[in-house]
Amino acid sequence: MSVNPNVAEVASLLSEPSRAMILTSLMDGRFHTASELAYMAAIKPQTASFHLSKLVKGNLVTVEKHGRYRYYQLASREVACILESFLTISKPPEVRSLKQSSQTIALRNARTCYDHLAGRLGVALTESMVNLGYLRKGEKEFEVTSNGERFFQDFGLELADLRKERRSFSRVCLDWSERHHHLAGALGQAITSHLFELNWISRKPLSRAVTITDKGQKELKRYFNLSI
Amino acid sequence: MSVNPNVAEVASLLSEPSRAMILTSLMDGRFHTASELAYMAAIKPQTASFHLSKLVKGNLVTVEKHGRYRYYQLASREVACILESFLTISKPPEVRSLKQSSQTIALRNARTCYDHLAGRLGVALTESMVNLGYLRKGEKEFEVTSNGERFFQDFGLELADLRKERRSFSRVCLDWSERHHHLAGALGQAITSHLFELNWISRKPLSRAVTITDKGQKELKRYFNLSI
DNA sequence: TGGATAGTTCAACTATAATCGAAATATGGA
DNA sequence: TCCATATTTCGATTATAGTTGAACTATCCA
Repeated sequence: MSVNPNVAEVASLLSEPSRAMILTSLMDGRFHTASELAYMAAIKPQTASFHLSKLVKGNLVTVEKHGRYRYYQLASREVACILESFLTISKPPEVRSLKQSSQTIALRNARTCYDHLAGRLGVALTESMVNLGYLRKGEKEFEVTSNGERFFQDFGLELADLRKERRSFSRVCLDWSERHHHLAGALGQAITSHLFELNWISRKPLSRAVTITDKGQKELKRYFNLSI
Repeated sequence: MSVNPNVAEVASLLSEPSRAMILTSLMDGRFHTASELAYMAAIKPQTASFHLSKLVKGNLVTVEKHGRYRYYQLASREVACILESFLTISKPPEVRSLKQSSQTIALRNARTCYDHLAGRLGVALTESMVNLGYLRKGEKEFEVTSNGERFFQDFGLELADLRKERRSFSRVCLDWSERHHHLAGALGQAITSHLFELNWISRKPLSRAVTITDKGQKELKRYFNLSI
């Protein structure tokens, strides 16, 4: 047989190290300019431009032109999802430099996975919410308990609005570094952006790594009984 | 940043057309010998051997040696799952020959997706079960109704045993050709293998395409109100 | 208007990886 | 023991794809 939708074509877009780096850089769910991405992938702008046009043609990435900048972004949540699923079957890379290893540690500690929290922080926060009886873990979704309903309300989240969104409400997402599950979906996203708003966590520049602020240390302990 | 588990390495295994063909051939969930796979990918045995050893090293495929044959198989259900998710974001391939187009039609009509039914038949059968009130469609899982419990019991399936399996019981799987959902998981697998046992469907040689037998035509109409 | 910055296109070079013939190895059966 | 079959290893060839310098376009700002 030779019938085969072009897996190879899509895969070859991910198979080139520079492109893979660009894509994983975009996993933070934010826009990035061409030069930013070139810098992150450690390649010249021409090369990045070459790769980015391939990624756009292949529908993995979208562009928006604003003035002289081009803002690149992952084309869809599906693409992010496939990338994350790739990470779960990939082995961790060999460490080549001290800088790289400290970056790896930062990523393992806490990072955004497209639009929600992952890494040790993501997993620990999810576990806390389960232990405190706010969430119950299911096969593919977390269930919000009645205690949870009250808690999230007090915490400042409008669950009813979140449930209206077309995407999954409280997806279970597999974490490549922790090999555990964490909370994704509309609820995962809402909690994460709320933590940014409250300034309990903040982004590291040029990375999807996240750090916990001093305020965050205190408040996460108080609200989620969490000490990292 | 340059922290990145090797997405590229795994992806490059899928990015080569011959290897992609080998992998999609293995999507039927069965064992295949090296020469069979060489034939299916339309390459010489040496070349297939070269690719297969790469796939084994990359943990996408496993081998078992029996006498002078080597039996190759997808390494895990996860790998099959990732391949299928690739198909959903890939565009269908251009048709290059009459033979290929008739094979494409056969695949679109009915095929196995690792261990359960997909294609028009898979989608239609799933829809029938929903329409007859045996299943209710959820976000990530189908739910078996009380009518469904009775029906599957009568049909010869022991649901209690299926639920004990570690994997998902009734997963929703996205169909690349129909762009619809069909039933996967332990229940999807059990129904499919039961249909093979009953000889309502049979496999086409050297392909994951499936045909409905004459008996199957009649019985699928009777049991599932299905006419294809 | 002109200089600085963001990004792309082009052409040439280079490196890598798929392919296949030839030969080697392993197994089964007569 | 000898031959056929299944598969792998080796070496040479070929094709393709990433990289970069140089030149070009577009936009911003003074």
